[in-house]
Amino acid sequence: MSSTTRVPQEERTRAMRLRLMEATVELLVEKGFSGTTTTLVSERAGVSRGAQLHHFPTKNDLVVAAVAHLTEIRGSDLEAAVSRLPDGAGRTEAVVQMLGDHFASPVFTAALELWVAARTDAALLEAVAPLEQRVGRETHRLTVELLGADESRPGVRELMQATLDLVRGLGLANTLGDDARRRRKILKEWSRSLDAALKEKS
Amino acid sequence: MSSTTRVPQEERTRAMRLRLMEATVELLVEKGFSGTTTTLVSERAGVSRGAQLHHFPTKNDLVVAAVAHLTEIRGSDLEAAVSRLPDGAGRTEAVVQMLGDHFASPVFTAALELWVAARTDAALLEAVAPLEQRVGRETHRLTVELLGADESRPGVRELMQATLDLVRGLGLANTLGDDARRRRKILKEWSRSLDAALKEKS
DNA sequence: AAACAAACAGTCAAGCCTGTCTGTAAATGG
DNA sequence: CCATTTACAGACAGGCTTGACTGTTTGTTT
Repeated sequence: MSSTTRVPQEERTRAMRLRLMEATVELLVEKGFSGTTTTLVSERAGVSRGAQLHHFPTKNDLVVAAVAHLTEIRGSDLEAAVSRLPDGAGRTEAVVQMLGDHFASPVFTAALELWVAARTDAALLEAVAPLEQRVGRETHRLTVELLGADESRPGVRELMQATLDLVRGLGLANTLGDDARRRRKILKEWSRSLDAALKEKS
Repeated sequence: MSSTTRVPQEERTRAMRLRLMEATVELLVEKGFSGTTTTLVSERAGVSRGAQLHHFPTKNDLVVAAVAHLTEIRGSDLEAAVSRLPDGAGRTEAVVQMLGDHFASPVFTAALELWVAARTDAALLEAVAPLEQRVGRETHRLTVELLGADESRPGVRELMQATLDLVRGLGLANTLGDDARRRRKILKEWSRSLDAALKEKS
């Protein structure tokens, strides 16, 4: 039946699904959402069209699964970066720069493609919105924690949001040829203002 | 020949091109870039496909023209908003909020669709990039002017860029269901920090 | 070992999009 | 008023994408 345990098949299934999702993410970054055709995905993944359709009946299924996969990558990426964060004086800037780097990664680019596509695709939006909301909240929580900010003080929450919206904006600019140096300098200056504002409010 | 003066034809041409470009912008907002098909544009504009192809041989021609048209709208939009700006105490916040509103308008949404599409479309990028660069510089210049900031002081330039990248980020969030209240509060708080930082540096 | 289910392979048709092409109407210039 | 150019109309073909469909292999269960 289907309720009993199975092993090797599940393994194969997982591997195949993973390959398909990774190929999807790659293509999202390289060719954009509409350029990510199911045919290209199966070719890139080295999977027959039949197998692909077996695991992901429609393109939306595939893309949504890829998004979910993406959010996992995002999570572990961030965790890894967090562990390398220094304490003390330069803490704020280190945190902000880390966020900046994160939102300048291919992961963000792929997610951006999805957001923009989802804006005008109801079915996709339905799948992406809750996911992205969760990730957004989690990122916010993490930022507050890393900065040791006290959101019960008025204005602090808005500064956290501003920081995240800023890195989002920088991430967007980054997809269109902006360089890392510019980002660094902007975030450095931002960190100073943020530090000053937080200190004043504490 | 063609160097002599003509009137009614030129007028008709201008009107037809305008209708096509406006329909294109509308569809960009409603259906996204790939959803903006040439067929839909001609239908929306009430123009035959033949006429459309006569004025804009390819989809890229059409879209690029629409972008150019868009930047003009952006320009006059901003000018109009600037004239309504107050002086004195709340100046900084008024300027920042104005920028925030501007980057939350449909105009930004349409431009976003183009940026994202251009990222993976070399031909489009070639046409869009210089245009957007110009507009970006102009917006930067305007912001500096409106805020009366002195960019010769270290860090001030970065604060200006940060402000613009922040509103870009907020604009992006806005396309995915973010509300205006959140934006207002965030920008209000940032205005304070910005004011403090600018004062400190003067 | 046999029956059954899942995984995989590849072809096919339907639909859509883009740009070309041929043809018609209107307007300008001599 | 006629010739030429520009504006406009609509059919058409080529290419591509998606998802359905049929058939084959591999694994699982009894």
